[in-house]
Amino acid sequence: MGIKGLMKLLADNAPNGMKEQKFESYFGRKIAIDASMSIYQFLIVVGRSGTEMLTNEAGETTSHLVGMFSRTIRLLEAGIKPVYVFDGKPPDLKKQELAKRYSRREDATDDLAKATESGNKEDIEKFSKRTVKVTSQHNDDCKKLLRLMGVPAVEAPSEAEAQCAALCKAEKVYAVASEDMDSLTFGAPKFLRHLMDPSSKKIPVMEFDISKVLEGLELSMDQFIDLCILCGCDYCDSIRGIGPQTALKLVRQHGSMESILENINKERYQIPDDWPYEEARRLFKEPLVVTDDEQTELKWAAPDEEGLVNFLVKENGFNIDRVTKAIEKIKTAKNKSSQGRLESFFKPVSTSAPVKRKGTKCVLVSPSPVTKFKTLSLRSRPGVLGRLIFPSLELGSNYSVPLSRHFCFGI
DNA sequence: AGTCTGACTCAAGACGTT
DNA sequence: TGCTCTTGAGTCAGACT
DNA sequence: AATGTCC
Repeated sequence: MGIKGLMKLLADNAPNGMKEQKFESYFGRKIAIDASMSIYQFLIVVGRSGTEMLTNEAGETTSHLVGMFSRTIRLLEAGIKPVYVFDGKPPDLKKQELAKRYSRREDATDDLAKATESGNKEDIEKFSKRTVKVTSQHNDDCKKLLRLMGVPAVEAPSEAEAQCAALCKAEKVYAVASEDMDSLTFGAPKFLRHLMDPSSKKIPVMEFDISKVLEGLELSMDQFIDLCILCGCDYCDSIRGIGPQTALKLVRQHGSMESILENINKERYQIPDDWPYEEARRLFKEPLVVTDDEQTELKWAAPDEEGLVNFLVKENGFNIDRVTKAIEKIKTAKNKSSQGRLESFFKPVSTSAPVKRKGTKCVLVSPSPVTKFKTLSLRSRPGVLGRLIFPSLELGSNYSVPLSRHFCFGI
């Protein structure tokens, strides 16, 4: 469920923390993506009609493979280097929420059975969507596909969104792409929405910058986390009568959850018994993630052509011509990507300068320092010789060029 | 009158061809 | 041990200020 | 821009 109403709250109260961007402006960028959510969407929408899905000869669903294959190619062709992050075990606090989803799915399964019996086509269509579930088989299939395509995958120990944010904080990726607003609560420095929307929809990519969001809200990160808990998150109930607006007012007024709880009218607002807001806060602030370089080293390798043909064509019934054409796309995309990246060093402004928007703000008078170098990534990584840091003209961001063979920059 | 919550609903891909 | 794992957006009624 | 197909 993410954070209830956070999107609208930010649009109204921190508009400077978000800006529209063109899809093309992410050329050469590494982007972290929550794999489970992508798979779920593919299962719901790709080739599904009623209870029919795309399948291989054995009758196993292949919708997730079709979707992930074409989307990943689309990203690579745009010069984007995706890394998919898979879910681990959900935290205990999320179990109530998951139980709700489980029972909803059971209800939908019953409804679907009834609809099937009476032959109501519309109901079959509606309820079959709600019974969709991502299994470990789907996840394993996609991990295998990505490995064969030469695209990295990361196993999160717990929440994928938290791991995505950690990769971004560690500057292993430029941004996290998701439709889930939790990414911001987990502290992802840069967060993209609508990255995957087709250009035909005319929805621009929306880029959020967490530091500017906090500036706009006039809150610290800790206060922002308390705000999100009050709005309503997956980890604990919200307080009846408090929505986004009141939550923001309360946090601004009192400064912290403790102070709010001391000062609000307990008659008017009933605090649930055993309300685990402290643990929820801890899950957002210090989530279980992997940070060591062994497990988060990201490599984009050449595709395994023979492996792809075996897996997709022989095992899953894909059309061989499509697959071989797709492999060619991957290879040429990688060549373009490695060339274009260097050229783009000298004109990064053209794609990201905020030319649009009421021209009240000028980049040149930005209060924040333009050169914000971070050299943390230099320390003790085996096999890395060094790393050049180039400032870009963009605010607060930089490019980094690894000198190690360990990193394949889009060969 | 206007603000806000909360319960409810829906919708969710990508490509080539016409 | 069993079992698991995605969401926002819009609308509207009704309670509150 | 709508439409059918992908497996």
